[in-house]
Amino acid sequence: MKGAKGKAAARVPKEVLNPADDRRVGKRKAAAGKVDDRKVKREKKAKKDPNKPKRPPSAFFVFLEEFRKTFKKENPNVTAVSAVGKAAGEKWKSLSPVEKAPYESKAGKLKAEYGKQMNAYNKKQESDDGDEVSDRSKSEVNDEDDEPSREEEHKLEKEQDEEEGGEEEEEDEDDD
DNA sequence: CCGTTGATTGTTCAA
DNA sequence: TTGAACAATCAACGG
Repeated sequence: MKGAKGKAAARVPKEVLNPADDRRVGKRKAAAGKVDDRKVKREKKAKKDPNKPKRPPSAFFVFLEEFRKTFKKENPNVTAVSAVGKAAGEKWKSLSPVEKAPYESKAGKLKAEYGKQMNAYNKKQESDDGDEVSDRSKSEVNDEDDEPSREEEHKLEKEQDEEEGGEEEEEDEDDD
């Protein structure tokens, strides 16, 4: 008897979850314990990129954020990140495309903003070289976005209608 | 003491 | 096109 009383397990002291099936993500971390290639953690120094925009949360992550609350609400004992992750993963796949729609929609928006940041980011990288070649960036900066949500899925009737006015992107002018 | 891992999937960048 | 890595989270654990 492994004593491990699932329910009784008040707080998972040590993530005692199954050894994962074959979920080998291929080792997201470059090397456990080795920090070299791409900065294992975003909070290192990495002054390499002064303003590198962090990747926007994917639809799954958006859903995760909400799921975490729910999960923890029903499982206040379980605070393990992996526990929620697994549960979320299963649920996520269980969700219908329609349910994921709102999440994807949001993710799509974040992605759009991220794209703009990248534009500035890329530019800065070259510009940083000292040589400013405007011709380099052929990608036109989406001046006034065209509202990518034009052909959104025919679904999304009224959910997430909220406000679309979130287009206020504060261009970091320059904090000199 | 602080950094890192662990787990999910999706997305994104670079070569 | 593919691969590799990282995005949040939170607590526990290693050196």
